[in-house]
Amino acid sequence: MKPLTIGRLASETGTTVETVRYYERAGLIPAPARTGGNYRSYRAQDLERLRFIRRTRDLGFTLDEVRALLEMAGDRDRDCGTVDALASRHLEEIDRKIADLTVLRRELAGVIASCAGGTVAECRILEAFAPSVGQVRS
Amino acid sequence: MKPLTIGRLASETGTTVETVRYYERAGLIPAPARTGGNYRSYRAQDLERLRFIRRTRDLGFTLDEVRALLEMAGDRDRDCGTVDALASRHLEEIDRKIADLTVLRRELAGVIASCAGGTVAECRILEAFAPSVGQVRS
DNA sequence: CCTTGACCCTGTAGCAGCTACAGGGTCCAT
DNA sequence: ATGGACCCTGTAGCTGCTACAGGGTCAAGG
Repeated sequence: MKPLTIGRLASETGTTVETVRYYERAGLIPAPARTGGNYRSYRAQDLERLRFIRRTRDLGFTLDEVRALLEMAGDRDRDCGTVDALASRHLEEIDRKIADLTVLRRELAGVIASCAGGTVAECRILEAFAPSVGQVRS
Repeated sequence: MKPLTIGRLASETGTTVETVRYYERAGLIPAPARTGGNYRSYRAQDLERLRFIRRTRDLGFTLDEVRALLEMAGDRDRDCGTVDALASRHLEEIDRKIADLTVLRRELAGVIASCAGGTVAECRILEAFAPSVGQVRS
């Protein structure tokens, strides 16, 4: 089993070298062994761990949450309710974001629909942005 | 018409003093006149301008986009098509975000639904996060 | 007149989560 | 031996604020 360079590790997990080093600094992956030439040398479990991180990051978990999930994953006998709770909280967060964006989308679409062309002076869009009447000056 | 202090300007527009100063540094609002005691002194049009900024920020435009909108708003004879275009591009962006979050939401909800409790060792959630089989180690 | 407290000033550093250098060293194939 | 692809550390930048520290100003109350 040949050890992985940081470049291979990165490309196998769809990240970049810089990001891997950043994760190391951020304490998400342990500092790996070094070769004679001071190159980082990774093993299969590092690949696993990084994939786990990528997957959870892609699902929108923050680095703090990822750290927590990693810790939970390491403790095989723990009740998985905490994992469920963290994931569920995150799901609610996503729902909130979707709801917020949906409101915003409707509002913006309304503003845009009111535009009938013409010059800026007659523009309904800018009018909708300026809460009271009159030009936005200087 | 009494001039506004930065504190009043901020509270009237639902921002903070720090944010107003930040907008000045960022070139969104012009540097105002100063009083004898070196206090910033704002006028009615600054209030307008700041409200415009807040409104567009609340609609999710970036500071760069807000800067562009402000510039457009200042040129009364310009065709408002550019405004429409910018707003429409932003709407598409929001739609993309909603779509992305919706995909992600479905995926995460699926992962969570698979959890039947038990210990971490049996946890389907963590299993779903770990792309291949086996513990996420050290 | 003096003090107190609310406000204001500048400048700098911090947050998340990377990304992008600069200025070097290493490794491998030709 | 040389070239190019890779690796190293360290630092600064991005967005859009927010949070100090360490001062100055102003108006009201005693």
